[in-house]
Amino acid sequence: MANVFKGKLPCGYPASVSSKTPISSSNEGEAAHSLRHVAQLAGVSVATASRVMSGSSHPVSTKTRERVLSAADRLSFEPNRLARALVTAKSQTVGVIVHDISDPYFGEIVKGLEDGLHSEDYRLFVASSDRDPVKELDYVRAFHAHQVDAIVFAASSLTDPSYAEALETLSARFRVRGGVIVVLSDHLLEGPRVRFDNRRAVADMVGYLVGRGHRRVGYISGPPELLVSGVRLAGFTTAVAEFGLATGPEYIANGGFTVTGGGAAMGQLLEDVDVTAVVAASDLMAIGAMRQLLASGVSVPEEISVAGLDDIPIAEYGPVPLTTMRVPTYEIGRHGASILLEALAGETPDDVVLSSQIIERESVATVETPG
Amino acid sequence: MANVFKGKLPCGYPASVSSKTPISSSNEGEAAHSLRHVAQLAGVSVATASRVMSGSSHPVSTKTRERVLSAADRLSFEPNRLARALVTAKSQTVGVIVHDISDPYFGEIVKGLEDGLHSEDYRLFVASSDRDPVKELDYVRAFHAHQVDAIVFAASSLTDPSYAEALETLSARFRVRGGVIVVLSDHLLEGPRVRFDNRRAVADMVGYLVGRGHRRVGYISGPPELLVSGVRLAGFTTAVAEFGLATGPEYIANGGFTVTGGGAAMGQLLEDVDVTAVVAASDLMAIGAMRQLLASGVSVPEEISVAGLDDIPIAEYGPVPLTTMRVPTYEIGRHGASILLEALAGETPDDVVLSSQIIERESVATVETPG
DNA sequence: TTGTAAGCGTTATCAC
DNA sequence: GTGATAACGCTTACAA
Repeated sequence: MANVFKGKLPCGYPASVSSKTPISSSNEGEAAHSLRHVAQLAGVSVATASRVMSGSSHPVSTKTRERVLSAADRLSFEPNRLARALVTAKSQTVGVIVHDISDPYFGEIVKGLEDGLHSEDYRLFVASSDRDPVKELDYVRAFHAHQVDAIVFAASSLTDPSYAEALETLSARFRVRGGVIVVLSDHLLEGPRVRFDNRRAVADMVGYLVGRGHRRVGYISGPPELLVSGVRLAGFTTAVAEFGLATGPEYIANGGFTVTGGGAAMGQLLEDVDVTAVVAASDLMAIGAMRQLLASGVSVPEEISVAGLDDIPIAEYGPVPLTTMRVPTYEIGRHGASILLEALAGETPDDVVLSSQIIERESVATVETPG
Repeated sequence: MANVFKGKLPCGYPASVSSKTPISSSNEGEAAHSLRHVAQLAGVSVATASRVMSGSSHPVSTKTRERVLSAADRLSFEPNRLARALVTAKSQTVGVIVHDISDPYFGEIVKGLEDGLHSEDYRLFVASSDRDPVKELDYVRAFHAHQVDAIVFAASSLTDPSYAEALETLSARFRVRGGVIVVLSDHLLEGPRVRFDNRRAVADMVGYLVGRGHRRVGYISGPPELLVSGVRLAGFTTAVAEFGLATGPEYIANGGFTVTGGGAAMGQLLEDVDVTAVVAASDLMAIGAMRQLLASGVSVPEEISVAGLDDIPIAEYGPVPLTTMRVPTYEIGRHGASILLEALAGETPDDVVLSSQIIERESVATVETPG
């Protein structure tokens, strides 16, 4: 009924010759193979080949299935996921945003994510924002453009106000396109979330120190541009108030989440206040503080106790094995993968709440003569 | 001349009504926008819109360009990179294979890669193989399927023979599709490469020890299933021969590239031989060795010196600040990005050769009374 | 300088 | 159970 036309049709096809049939006779093992090659070799239609290759539920006879499979095998055919994604609107990719992928804290979260996602055939883009609002927004846009099925915020959000607004806009747009957002950090964004109570972790650590007789404890805080820094600091100040400890701004110094920053902050505390213990908002800073103390000739923990937060691998091997609060980074990533998968499946996963745990090592001593 | 047909055309279009014109009148800010929406809003064809959005060199009048740009802006249009990739055969993505992304050694390489690639608008997939041949091959296949423009092998290849063969096949296939392979490790695969001479690094470290008077030095090796372990070990054995040091299989113990493995290996060396120094094939193992030594009551470096390899961040902060050979991981990644970009541009980049450097800290002593 | 439409490699909707 | 073919959103000849 159709092919009554001669010559060129309005849509540009020559009438009786399928332009889909390539001229090349034998192109085995020479270039990239598409479904069409597989179909040809198997002597079936592209549709049928697609059905077997994509694991469609559409019925295909066993015989045909085998022919297609063997053809695909002969050509070592690998379906083009981009093409598939274009029509299914599912790319099987996830983007994760961290502050710095060389930081084991994030490395472990990403590892957890990867372990949970690999078997479900999802691939992971990683992006280090370097805490730069512009860069982070850039990455979010790029992920969107690459049609990731989900974006994971493993990095705490930044406190920059214009960033907040822009991120809200971008994420709303991403969600409109069906994108899922998972949050694994202290963040302004909503979404399926793995919660770790940073506030309480610090407060508990202070409580632990109080239990060991400390009444004058200093705090080395993270960089103010990170939301998590504020949360952890709040844990400290509320605990100080609650326990009625010595207080005042001079008990707090900014260590910027680095070893050297921690050392400098410790030096400052040494000058300003007379403490028996210090809690650092991160292990890295705690190690810096210990080094500073040791270098200044004050013994740890005999004269001053030092407590950290995170329990990174280094913690155990520092100058003095560090007593710290474990943040279950790998588990955060792993559970993140689970709720991500659930959300992608259209479910509404419950938030996961992970608890912390004090790892007692040798950097905290009991004060014999309190006060 | 075309629209003389009535009714359904062979290609399925109703004759006079462009099926490309959607019914919906106002779909602002509601769903994902495509180029078509932008073109419509700007009152131009999709082709023209594409030209301005993709930065094509095809001429477009300033006026039109502005109209398109403002339309895109109004719709906050973000081009679909998947669709673009499908036609251009360039996905602007790169896949990197590491052993474990939570290991800072690889984290830093990935960071270097990312820093070099981000500005060129390439996104990074990361994959941790866990040194599992099956998993690694799986990832390579997946990267291929996702049409990455390049695959970076940051992880040393495995010594498993069937893996070698399979990887050769897969990589050949990937290259046929125009894929670029970059090698940043000791690897069986060829390709643009950043070289770091692991063999020589170890040999130099032994030379350094000899210069400090050591004549009996032990070696803690990496896991035999990694190519790099063999390369580093070769550096040790040739140096031992060259300098005429005490030798024998009992001077070598396998530490598996872990802290605990390093400790166990040290324990074994302690039983089997009488050495004045030990070089470990990685800092992690060196730290384990130091801990084992200290726990056994032997002082470092007074009784036994310990030297590492890598200079990971921990190295400086261990029980005794570790003397080690720096492997410039970040630079490896950074240079990797450069040659990757060159290769992608169709050039044939020269291999980059990076040299090592001894970082003298406190874990190596001079032997006063050489053996 | 602009527009038309073919085509990238899939899946999905129909018809048979 | 199988096959045509429209469609996904884009780029790119080719025409005008």
